[in-house]
Amino acid sequence: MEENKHVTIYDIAERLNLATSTISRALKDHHTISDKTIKKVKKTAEEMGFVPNTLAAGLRGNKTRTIGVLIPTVTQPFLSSLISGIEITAQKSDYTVIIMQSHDSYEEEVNMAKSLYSNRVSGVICSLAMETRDTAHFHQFSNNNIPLVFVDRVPKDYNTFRVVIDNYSAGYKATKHLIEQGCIRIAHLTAGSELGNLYSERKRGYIEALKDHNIEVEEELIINLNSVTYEDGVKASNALFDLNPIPDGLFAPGDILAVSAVQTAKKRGIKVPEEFKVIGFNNDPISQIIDPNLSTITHPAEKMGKAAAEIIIKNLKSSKNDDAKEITFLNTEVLARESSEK
Amino acid sequence: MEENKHVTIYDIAERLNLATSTISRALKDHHTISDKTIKKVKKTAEEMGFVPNTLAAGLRGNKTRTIGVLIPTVTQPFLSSLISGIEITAQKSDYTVIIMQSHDSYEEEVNMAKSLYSNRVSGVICSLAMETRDTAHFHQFSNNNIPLVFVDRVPKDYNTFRVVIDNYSAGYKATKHLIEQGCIRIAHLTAGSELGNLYSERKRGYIEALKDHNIEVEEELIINLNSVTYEDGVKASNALFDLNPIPDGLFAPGDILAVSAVQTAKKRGIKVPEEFKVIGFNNDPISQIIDPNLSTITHPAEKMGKAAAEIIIKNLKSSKNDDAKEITFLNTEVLARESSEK
DNA sequence: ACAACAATTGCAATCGGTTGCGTAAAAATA
DNA sequence: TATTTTTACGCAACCGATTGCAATTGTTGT
Repeated sequence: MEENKHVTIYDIAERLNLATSTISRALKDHHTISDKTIKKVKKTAEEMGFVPNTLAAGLRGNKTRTIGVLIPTVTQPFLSSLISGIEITAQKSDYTVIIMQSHDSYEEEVNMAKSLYSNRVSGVICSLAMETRDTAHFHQFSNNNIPLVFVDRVPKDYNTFRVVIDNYSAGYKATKHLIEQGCIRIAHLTAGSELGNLYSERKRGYIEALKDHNIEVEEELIINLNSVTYEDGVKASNALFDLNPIPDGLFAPGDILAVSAVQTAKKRGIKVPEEFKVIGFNNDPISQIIDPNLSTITHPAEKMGKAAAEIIIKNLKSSKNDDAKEITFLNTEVLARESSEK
Repeated sequence: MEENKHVTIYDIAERLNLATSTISRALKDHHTISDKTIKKVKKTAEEMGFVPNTLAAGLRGNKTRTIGVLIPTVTQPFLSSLISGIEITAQKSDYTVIIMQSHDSYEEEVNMAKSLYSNRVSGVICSLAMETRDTAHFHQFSNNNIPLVFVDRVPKDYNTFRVVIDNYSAGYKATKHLIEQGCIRIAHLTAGSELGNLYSERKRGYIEALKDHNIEVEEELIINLNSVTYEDGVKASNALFDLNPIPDGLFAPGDILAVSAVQTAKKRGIKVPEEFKVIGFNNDPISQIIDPNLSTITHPAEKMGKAAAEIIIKNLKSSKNDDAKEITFLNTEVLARESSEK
């Protein structure tokens, strides 16, 4: 059994009769090292199969060129696209991305945050867990000048970078779209989470849109969900369809919910969009699979990821600690498809 | 601006008038340290906000309790479920998971592998990129006694652990199911990739099933795809529906392909399942969204992830270098739904 | 030929835990 | 009381790359 010990710069130094400092500098094209030596060192490193030990470099320099990503789960289309965007940008600047999932649990989020800090990540991008009520576990980053960017589900009162969409106006747009398609009794599903209150923002947009069009806000058409799942969506939809008369439209703040409504409607013989128009949120893949295709609100996941990563990297470069932590708003659009056709 | 420097064991040692070695041991409940001291150290560490520096520990001990996961992308449902499984198991044993995406590119896979090695991960779980033709970039793990587990898309000739399903028998089962549902002219989509030849295995199962049931294998019913995408699926489906007569069944080795076939069929007025039965593969979420619901083959993603992580952890514990690298086969099942009903 | 300066390379400390070995103090045994 | 054993803790080297500063060699000017 061949047991190649890791090759270090000491091994290279010994082989070439040079100091480790010279090896280290040569590998980074330091200007004080002659071209001849640089070439020789790189060639030998290659031959010997040298791979730098990130741990040693990180320990010494106290910077790891690693971006920690802390999100509820990777299994949601929005979040996996977010990761994709982060990775694309990170890779361009030679940063490594490490991903941790909180599974929407506060406790896990706290643990993972500690773990990221323990790994001395250079920056952190986070979308809060549903359960999260306080943000004390992020102070360790802020206090140590580690750039922190919240994305999508962001705390309201934390002075750091944020990359979001305008959930209020998105909710407004979605509702307005249904109104323009002829709906006059529009239902809405919503969910509670104190910190990253994006659902309440969407709801606020929904209500404003109704008011602006002189449509009465009916409390019985607004259903509060425990969780944004297919099952809860079905339950809520059935409650809506038990009403007499049923609503003629639905703004669901997530495509899964919208899909559950469409399928429940079909099951009960309610025609979408003729009798019941639906608009979802996120533009998940399923929105184009379901029949009828789902109208929805675009959610620029990849762009948000890229923006977040860029903020981190820019901040790391110009390490000036300017306390202007801007909020980046990205655009959303109504994607009108079959489920809301006149 | 509060600039809390990282708290180290030296800081704790100084405060308590103890040696760093004592602090280090106390924090790990070493038996040579008195309970009194342990309690005191832990309390002070907590108070001072001490978080261990993983880099330092990893550098010294040459082990990081980190599992590297190298997969094509996190955006595929199968792979994100795989990650989920890995994480659940890893977390139980207090391992950290770091995820890297190859985006099905050979070059990126090589780079990411190097990066994982550079980060001195304790073990590696990998599903090969489509492009990958050789596996030399994994030698660095094998040669240094870092446990390596391939999952799903695995190389055939590499002596290491593998966690897979029996693609041959899955293909056989899928095809047999269609035959039992009355199909006699079953089409098949397939794709090439030399190393992780799971499509060719599924195709082999398809062919064997046909033969066993005395059905002629017609080359024109087998379409070779460049990529397993919705677009290519549509193209292939159209080619099949241009045939006269059209096939009466399709075994698609992926749910996206199956969905594209179903939707293309609907567009052309071909009734599913009456005129054309379909079975997919993977049991992706979309398989339950599409109408008619898709029959499919289960692919135990989460279980595979758990199994892979367990192998890594077990191997790390009993660091005995037994060269018996077993292959773990997990079960698949036919999930009969509407798209293949009689 | 010699000072002045530039171009290269080496020395050694450093980052923060970990661990083998040594030692002092306390407890047990003779 | 003297001696062995146990308990509890300290000393210092170590992991591998980085970097300020010193030292060496080479080049240019006069």
